[in-house]
Amino acid sequence: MPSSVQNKRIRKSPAARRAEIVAAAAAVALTEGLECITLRRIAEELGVRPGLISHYFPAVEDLVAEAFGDAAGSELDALLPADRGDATPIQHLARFFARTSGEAYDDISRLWLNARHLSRYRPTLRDRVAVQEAAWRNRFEALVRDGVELGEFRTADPLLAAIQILVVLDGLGMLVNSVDTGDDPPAVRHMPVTTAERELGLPPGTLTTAAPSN
Amino acid sequence: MPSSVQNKRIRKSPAARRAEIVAAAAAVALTEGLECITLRRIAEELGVRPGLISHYFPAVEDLVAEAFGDAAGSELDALLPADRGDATPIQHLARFFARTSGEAYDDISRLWLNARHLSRYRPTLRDRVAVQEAAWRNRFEALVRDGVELGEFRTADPLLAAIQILVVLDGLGMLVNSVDTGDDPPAVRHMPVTTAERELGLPPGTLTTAAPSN
DNA sequence: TTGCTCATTGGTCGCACACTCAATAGCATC
DNA sequence: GATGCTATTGAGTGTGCGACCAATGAGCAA
Repeated sequence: MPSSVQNKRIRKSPAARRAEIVAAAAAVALTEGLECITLRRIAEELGVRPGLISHYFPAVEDLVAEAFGDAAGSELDALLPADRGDATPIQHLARFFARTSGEAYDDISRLWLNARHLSRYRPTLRDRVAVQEAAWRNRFEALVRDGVELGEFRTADPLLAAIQILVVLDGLGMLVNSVDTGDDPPAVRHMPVTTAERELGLPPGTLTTAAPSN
Repeated sequence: MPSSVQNKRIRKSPAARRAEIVAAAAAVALTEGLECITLRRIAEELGVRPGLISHYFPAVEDLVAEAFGDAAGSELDALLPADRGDATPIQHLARFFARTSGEAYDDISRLWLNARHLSRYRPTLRDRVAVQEAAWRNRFEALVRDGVELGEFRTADPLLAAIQILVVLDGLGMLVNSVDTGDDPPAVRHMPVTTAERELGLPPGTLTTAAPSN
């Protein structure tokens, strides 16, 4: 009787195998943390030998950076689609905050917290964090700019407004591993929304009541 | 000729040795990070054998938590002295922001970032972080409360205002390990001050121009 | 001076990690 | 069906970690 683990070799194209490895590493990064991305851990995840991971990523640090970039990039696309359909900027922003306020976003908060700390020791990851940070800020800025042009938002500096909102979001994200998660008063949990409404010249409540259709 | 390392035993009282160990660990935590607190590293720092550290801290995790508590507690005392002399709350707050805005505060930002991430895996540290977080919030709240009673500040909820300011400070602290540290626009770097002036009903500029005497 | 206590040492164990490389075998191609 | 390329394995190296413990000796008390 064959055991559940693969003892037969499965040979894949380098591109496919590499993508598979990055995907597995990204999943581990999201659920367990970037420091859990080890040769053994990822190899076990895919049913291959650790040496194979080394073959595709001679330095583990590169895989860690790649995994972070993959996870953060995917989340950004889900959060702020590059191609916004016909929904208004206000609706998109409301959707953004609905998602970032939910418990499902905790994994993303943990990932950013994780990556920002680990950047201290890993230059490759640090660079990748900078890339993703710029991507998030620019995507957010584009949304704000559209809103301004449509007359929905009012701000002199869309990028500055975007950064300020994201900084507040990061500040809350710092608390994600605390023992008393969720114990903070509602006013604290709503800080990102409050900040957005203030910086974008929106009446209070605009971003929490306007539920988008999609 | 005696080498520079101690080969002669020096026997100290448990209390003194323990304090020495915690101090060394706190120093390492501030300069290199909490994950650099290892038996070997701290022992070398003190010129003793690793076994001795184990003797005082059978589980390294306890030393890590203790080191964080020591470092964060000391910094809080320096930042917001429990016993404020005759300086006004505004002066103390201005001093607080002057210090937290300086580059010297980066190590503290790194420490909090480090601790908040590591809390994910280390329950003992998580508890200690919660204790320090409460201490920082309460100390800040006390300052705000005093300011309100003296008519300098205006807020309905001193603790809420304190938390909001600290959250923004944390948000900026997240960026401490970024490649482009300091590249952000002034308006971003001044977010904590701006937040404080807004939440405490102060005219803009109050906290950056009022230089305290001490 | 003697004896005792316990702070301190020195050595060891097991584990997990990244990284290396010659040998092997899947699979496309002819 | 044979051949060649290379993806994949298996086995190994060296490092650093926490934890453990019997032996030692510093310094105090009698």
